[in-house]
Amino acid sequence: MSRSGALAALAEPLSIVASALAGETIDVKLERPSDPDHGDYASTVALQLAKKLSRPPREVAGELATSIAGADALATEPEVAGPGFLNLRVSDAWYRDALAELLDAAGTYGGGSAATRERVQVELVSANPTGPLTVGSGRNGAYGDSVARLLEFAGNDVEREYYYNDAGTQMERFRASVDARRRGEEPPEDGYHGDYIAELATIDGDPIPAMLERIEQTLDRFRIGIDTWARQSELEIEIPAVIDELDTYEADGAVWIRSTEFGDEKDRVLIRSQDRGGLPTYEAADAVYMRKKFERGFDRLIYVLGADHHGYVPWLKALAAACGRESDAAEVLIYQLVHLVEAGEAKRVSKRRGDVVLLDELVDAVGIDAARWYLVTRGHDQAIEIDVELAAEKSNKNPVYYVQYVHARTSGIFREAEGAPVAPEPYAGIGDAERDLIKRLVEFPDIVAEATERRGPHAVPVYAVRVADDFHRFYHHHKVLQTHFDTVTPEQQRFRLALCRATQLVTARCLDLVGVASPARM
RNA sequence: GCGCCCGUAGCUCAGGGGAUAGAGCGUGUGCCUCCGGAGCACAAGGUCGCAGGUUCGAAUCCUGCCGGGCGCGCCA
Repeated sequence: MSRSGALAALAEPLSIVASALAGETIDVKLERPSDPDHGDYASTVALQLAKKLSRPPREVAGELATSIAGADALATEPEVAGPGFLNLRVSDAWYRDALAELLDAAGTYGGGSAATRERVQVELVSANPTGPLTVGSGRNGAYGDSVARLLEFAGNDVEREYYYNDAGTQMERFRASVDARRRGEEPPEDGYHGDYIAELATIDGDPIPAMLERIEQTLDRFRIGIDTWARQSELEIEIPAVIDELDTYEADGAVWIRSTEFGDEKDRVLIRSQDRGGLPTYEAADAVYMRKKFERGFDRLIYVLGADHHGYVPWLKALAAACGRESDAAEVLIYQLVHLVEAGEAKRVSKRRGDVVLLDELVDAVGIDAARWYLVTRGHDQAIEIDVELAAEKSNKNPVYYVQYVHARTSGIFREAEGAPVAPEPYAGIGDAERDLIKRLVEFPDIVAEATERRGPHAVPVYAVRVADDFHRFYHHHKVLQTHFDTVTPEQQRFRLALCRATQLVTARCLDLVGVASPARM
């Protein structure tokens, strides 16, 4: 949808001709061949069309080639290769236009890809305040916040919310554990035993607000800004009224919601039977909560949950349907769990026992930038094993610094350049490293659009590393600034400064999308 | 038993129908009279878990199996 103008300009004529041939709309995608002999860009559309048209693919490719031959953006005639690939070689004019487009868009380059601007709520972390945030919550936050940043960049109106339980069994156990400590006793067997319990025992009053304050500090430090906080106790008041409006029935003394009618895999209990206490379940609070979220005007509700909650997905989807919305209005993002290892051995963790690795400990060990990078760079459906000692040891080799270095280096060049002119006009005979860098940079809009659509922010740092590769190669091969012993022409300097500026813009945006700083110096 | 996720280089991971499967770390070899060497160039290293299927074309889609992670409470 929001393809970069430069790439779209190349692909569009092909799309038109291909669509005419096929009798249906075909959106031609261009790819970058790994072998430079295959041109700057290639399309496989002829191979795909050949069967439908019952014609040899090379013949179809030839027809497509003829139809776009002579375009300004092309340096040579399109070539038909292999079984029916169509290979394109782009002109200097194309590079100029591509670079100019990027520089003009500046900080908005690649943004605004949302087809319609939605009000989106991302509910993330939502760890109950019975202890400090763990690295598992850190993954939730790093993933959820990056998705939120992508959605914002695409043009949506995004709110981050943290939901917590401030009433219920776990909370009472937590309070009882702190109280026990205050009396100088050991917390109960089923209570909480971490060191932080002893710390909380030294302050008076309800320990939950103090715990929440600590959680918020950790999140701030981790560059996650929570817009709103939701408490379960506030929702519980409205449970009876909401239940009246839902499709429920009584069985075995409990009140059930007929969620299977809305696609759930089983009906769920909303009010426990008397012999189990007769109190509402967590699901009852969910029902109230989701209804209120929709009332607040959100078009889309995103839930970020660990893989241990994946059985919850059909429930939330069904609940959206029960609220009279599309089930897709509730979107559940599942990330695989973070496993802790210690000296190669899997470690059994329990929050209650207190033997966990805290997010603060990870950040202390490797720094914020490396921690966020590390937690977001692997795909969310990949389980992470983390050994904090090893992570600390390896942190100075984290690729995040390689990418940040690009930003620092370009910043340094502009400090040195002292306002020298910048222009996207290629000088005669530009180098391959310069062309490759531009080709890399113009991929950015497609990369972010796809990362946004797929809720896969890890594509952004992966791409940023490729940008860094291409930039460092360019930098190594070409001097940017004219100095007393370098022969850089004014045309070369202007153009290369434009490349530096474009690289700096794209790199800064990539880093920001994953919550990592863009340093001017390192 | 049923469901979701994963299996790609020694290690950690990208790759979601295209040409010769990539990166970082680790290993080996070169490069600082040079705008920042946190860099560059090069090398070694692969039955993409196994077996079928779909396709002109499969690491990628489908089926089965093997191995690993996580679920399947009137817990929260």
